[in-house]
Amino acid sequence: MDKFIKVMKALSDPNRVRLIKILQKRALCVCEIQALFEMAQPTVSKHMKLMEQAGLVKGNKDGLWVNYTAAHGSDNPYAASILGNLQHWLSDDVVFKKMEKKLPEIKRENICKKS
Amino acid sequence: MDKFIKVMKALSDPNRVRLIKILQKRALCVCEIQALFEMAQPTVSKHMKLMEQAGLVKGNKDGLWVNYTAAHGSDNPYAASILGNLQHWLSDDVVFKKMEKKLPEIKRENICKKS
DNA sequence: GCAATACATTCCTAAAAAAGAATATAAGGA
DNA sequence: TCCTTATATTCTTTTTTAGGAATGTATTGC
Repeated sequence: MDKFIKVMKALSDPNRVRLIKILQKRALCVCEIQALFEMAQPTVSKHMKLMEQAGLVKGNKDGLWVNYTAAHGSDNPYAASILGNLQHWLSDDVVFKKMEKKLPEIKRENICKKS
Repeated sequence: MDKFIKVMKALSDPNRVRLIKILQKRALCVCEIQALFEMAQPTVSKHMKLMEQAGLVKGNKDGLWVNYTAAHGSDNPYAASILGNLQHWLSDDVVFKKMEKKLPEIKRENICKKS
């Protein structure tokens, strides 16, 4: 039950849902997410932690950066199922589509100093 | 997006999840739910309202009673999908199994005065 | 070792959610 | 009509969640 509830809580916020759908398209580091979603850095980090604990995303450390990607759900079957559905669900959400459009402009080199 | 979020929020509480699974077995009125879950009556009513608005349950008025049942999800596709999964998901949850066991004892005649 | 940088954590404040007592509503029976 | 009963709603308090400033940690380059 706990694993299921974790997934539901993680998906109770529109920004987190959109973030997952973006990460299903392309991996992003924290500062790229910060730029795309216009959120403070600690806010992003906390969202990521919550979603990682729910098995929805996975962070891969690469030097100073942490690249987050949508998880494949091997450690949480409920996350796995919903992640599959989210590949097609909500793709017509207006805010998501705007972000999707903006995504090509989001480049680490233009955001971080050390790149 | 709003419909999706409503479903996720409704399913962010273990008792509500268990309640849906119970209602997939058998329809219950508010006072029966109150007895099974040992919650105050207004608490039950509010849970039901929240879930009904998410398209997860449906209340059918019958005189003084309102019989709640799991919805078929025609007005919320996300609810429909998760309701399908919940038919087999979480069936081994200990608390749910206890309630399932207690379910035959839950009879309106033993709870309500006007029956 | 030291400075710079990307990210995480802590701490505090504001907003949202949850629970129940009290009250309101609606339906049935005398 | 009036009383009883099942459910809904309001109101208040407590708990949880969300956001960001400040701070801590870890890695890279000098």
